[in-house]
Amino acid sequence: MKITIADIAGKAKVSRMTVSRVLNGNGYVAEETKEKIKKIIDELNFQPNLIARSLSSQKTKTIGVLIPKTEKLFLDNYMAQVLSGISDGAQEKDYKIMLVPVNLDDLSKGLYLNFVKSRLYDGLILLKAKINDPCLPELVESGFPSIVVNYKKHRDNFNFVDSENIKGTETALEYLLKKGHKRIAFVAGSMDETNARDRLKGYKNFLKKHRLAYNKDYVANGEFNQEKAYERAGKLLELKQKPTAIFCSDDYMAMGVIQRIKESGLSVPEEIAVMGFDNIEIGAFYTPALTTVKQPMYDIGKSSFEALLGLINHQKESPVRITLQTELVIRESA
Amino acid sequence: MKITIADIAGKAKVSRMTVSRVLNGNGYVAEETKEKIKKIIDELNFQPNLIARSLSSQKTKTIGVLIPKTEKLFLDNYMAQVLSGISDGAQEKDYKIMLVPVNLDDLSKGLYLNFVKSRLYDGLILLKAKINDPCLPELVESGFPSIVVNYKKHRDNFNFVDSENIKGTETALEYLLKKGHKRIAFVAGSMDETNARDRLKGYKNFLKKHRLAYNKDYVANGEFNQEKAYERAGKLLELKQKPTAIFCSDDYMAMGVIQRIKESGLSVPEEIAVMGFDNIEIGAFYTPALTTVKQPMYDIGKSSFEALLGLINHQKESPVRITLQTELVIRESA
DNA sequence: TAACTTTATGTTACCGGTAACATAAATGAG
DNA sequence: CTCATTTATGTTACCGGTAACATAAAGTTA
Repeated sequence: MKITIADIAGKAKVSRMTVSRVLNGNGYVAEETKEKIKKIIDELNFQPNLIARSLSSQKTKTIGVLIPKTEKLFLDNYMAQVLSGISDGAQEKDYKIMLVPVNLDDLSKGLYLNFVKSRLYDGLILLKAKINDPCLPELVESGFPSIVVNYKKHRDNFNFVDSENIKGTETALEYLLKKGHKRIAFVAGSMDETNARDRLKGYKNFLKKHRLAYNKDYVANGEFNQEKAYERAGKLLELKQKPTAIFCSDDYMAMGVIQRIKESGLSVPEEIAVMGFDNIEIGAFYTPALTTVKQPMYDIGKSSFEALLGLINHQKESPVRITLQTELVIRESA
Repeated sequence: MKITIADIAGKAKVSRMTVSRVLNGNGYVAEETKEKIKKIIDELNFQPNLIARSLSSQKTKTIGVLIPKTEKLFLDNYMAQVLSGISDGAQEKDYKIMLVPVNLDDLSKGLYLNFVKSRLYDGLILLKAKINDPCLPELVESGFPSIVVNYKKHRDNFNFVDSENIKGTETALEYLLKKGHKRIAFVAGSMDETNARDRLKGYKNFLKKHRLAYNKDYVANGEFNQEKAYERAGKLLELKQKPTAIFCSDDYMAMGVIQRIKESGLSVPEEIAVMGFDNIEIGAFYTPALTTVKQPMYDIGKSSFEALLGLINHQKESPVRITLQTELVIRESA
């Protein structure tokens, strides 16, 4: 029932090695022999055992994608798009991807190295890594091919793919300024992610550049979380001097903020303009349609895979540092 | 650098087999020996090579999830929720999942069997399978553990997990009827998926049961696609006798339909009520919030994994046929 | 105390490929 | 024609585990 390379070799009266060469298309094989072997392979519907191949060749043609295990795993459109990019990139190069949910609560040291030692993966892509992730430095030091997505750290030899968070935020805020907004509030993301910090930095840069005062009441700390943003918006609306625009560190937050504003009877964008970041899919369908900063999430995913492949094949060297451009998407909410 | 079971065995002065027993927690090992070995494993940070283990044990502890390769891969909330369920189920039982995008255009016979022969997976879960998928029957015949999600076929030995599409649709339509709607249009999904057919069947059952006439103008054929539904809605609105309610075969379609109605200047639900199916996440945030039939997508995913595991462990027998309940979710759109 | 069962450990072979090296025939260069 | 090179194929060992069977000591039962 189970057909192996030995069966093919037997029928073709050659050694297993010759069959292996035909399968992999390398080494010398006479045209005639090759045809004969191929024909037998077809007849018997032979398919090589990839586990055996991996053990022998020490390559699995599989990459692991580490994802923090939260409830929203795939439900987060950012994640979904990045994953789509990774998946497409992988498929083009005949790589398989394995999703590895990681419980952030037990990031015991050595966890990522254990994934390396399992030998299941030729490389790792890390999504939503935290700034102080204790497992990250040792992974990087080990030299195992890895890419951190949406992460920026120029110290250390971190390989990352990120987008222009700072510049993107600045551009967005300047758009608001041009529309006449001077009282712009900022709803921040989780400060344990570099992109949240960078967006906040963009806000601060913007204020400085345009000589606007930093008003701490206008900065809502938060998480990348719609409900939290909804609450934060409530506080902003209680201020005597309400902001005329609210910039949110991601689109989900923008949706939460808009909902809160609507519920308080104010209109968006007439009374308060709202912007987000990411350009998630539903932003276009939301009411009002979100004005936002588009982050090329799909491309981020695809570039990540390609960079990783470069590292795996030794065509690229650490540190790989890729930054993709953002783009202003103007719709209704601001 | 690379530590193997032999290194551990050497240090502990036992055979490799004894170490293997400790690792797997089976067979007899003296407590004292076990402690000694565990200590050495910890000291050396040993992690077994799972590829080697798989080859030897003929089990990979990995399942393949076959997903039609469309642009919306992860962006579809239905998919996202089902995958979350599968992923959680798998993680609980220490199984890994591999996403296998399948190009529907080259479903050459034998494709799924090739996945089986690759020996990478202990079982397969198929998402969004088409009714006439040529690879499905041979997979089922092979006896390889597999589950088809949201698929219902009582002939053949298909193992499936589905929800009550017919009954769910009937219940939804009866709700509309109770609200006074008699002219109810139906926007159908793709007829090459069993659940789309079942929902249409639910519509027909409903009409028959309540002695309402089947009006073919009120049935829009379609696909599970927001844009297509938008177009279909346009046609329904052109009818002299407009429907007072539109039931859509999924929530994305409902969103498309609502958008079209809004654009024509009519209001939802006052002038036309709209219902969807699935209960995707954004339905609650949409304006108007969607009234819909909740399909337990997460649970469908989780049950699928659990059923598959049952087949893998020979605790369950084919055919596995699981049908989960739906639930009416009443919000604003109807 | 013999016979049986349980506990503890080891031996051997195998899972199904490929890397690395070996061999030999065919081809080409000088 | 000889020697080097290219082409074609084979041999051996190994990747790193586990299954299945073997062995022997310790505990138990009659």
